[in-house]
Amino acid sequence: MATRSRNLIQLSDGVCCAPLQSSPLEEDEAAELAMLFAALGDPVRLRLLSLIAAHDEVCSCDLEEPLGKSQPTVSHHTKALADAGLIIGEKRGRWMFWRVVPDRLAALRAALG
Amino acid sequence: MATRSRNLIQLSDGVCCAPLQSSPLEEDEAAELAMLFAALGDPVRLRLLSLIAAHDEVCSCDLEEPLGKSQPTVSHHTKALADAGLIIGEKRGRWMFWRVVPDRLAALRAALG
DNA sequence: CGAATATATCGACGAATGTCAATAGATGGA
DNA sequence: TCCATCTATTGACATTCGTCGATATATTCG
Repeated sequence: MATRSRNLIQLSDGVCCAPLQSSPLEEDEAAELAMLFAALGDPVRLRLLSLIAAHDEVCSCDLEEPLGKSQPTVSHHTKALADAGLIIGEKRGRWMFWRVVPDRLAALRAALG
Repeated sequence: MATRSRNLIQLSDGVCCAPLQSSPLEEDEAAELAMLFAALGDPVRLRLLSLIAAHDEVCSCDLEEPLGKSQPTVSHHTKALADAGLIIGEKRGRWMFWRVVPDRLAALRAALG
């Protein structure tokens, strides 16, 4: 019943996707969604995301130790999640503080049905 | 407020994960979840999944053409999704019919918050 | 049985990915 | 200004991944 033009899930740049069940994804919609799921498809990034989500705001400097990864690796993963729009960073002084973007997680949830 | 022992999301083999926001993921929980998200992190697999989800049941033979991929590639992706428990297959005669596993999608949705 | 068809597996290939050491860039304090 | 510190980038490496042709396996039909 839901047509392609109803219950659309808003993703970053451009309109994207009804829930998976309602109709087959177009190629560009699938590419957009896949990029987001791929960002969650790594255990280090998932733990990183949950560390940020558990608090309101987390500094990059407080992520290396709980993740057990080097500073460049942490930076690599925060960049990946930020590129996906799942977290957003704010630089204050020498420190980089990260927050989750709840709408983005909600959009993924919606895409799953 | 939610402790680790409440609102747990049941994944395949073993207990797994409260929602991302409630507490940082353990390594094994993150590995389990990441495997699932990685399965969704490919545009071909997402389109494949949405093709199956849009109908009740889809034969492998009806996937090659809409996906524009070779038969081995389609088989590769159905196997990946099946290994992740997101679809389940039933062989009838020469044909393999695939259905989505709604609980599995619901579990992922729950893990996102 | 033998031919035809649907699916799975194998092998190979290029591309993408996760990791870290080394280095560069930015910021604040002495 | 100079140094210490936090973050980002670069380069290199091994590993994984997506893809397809070729082949193997399974099943139905004559």
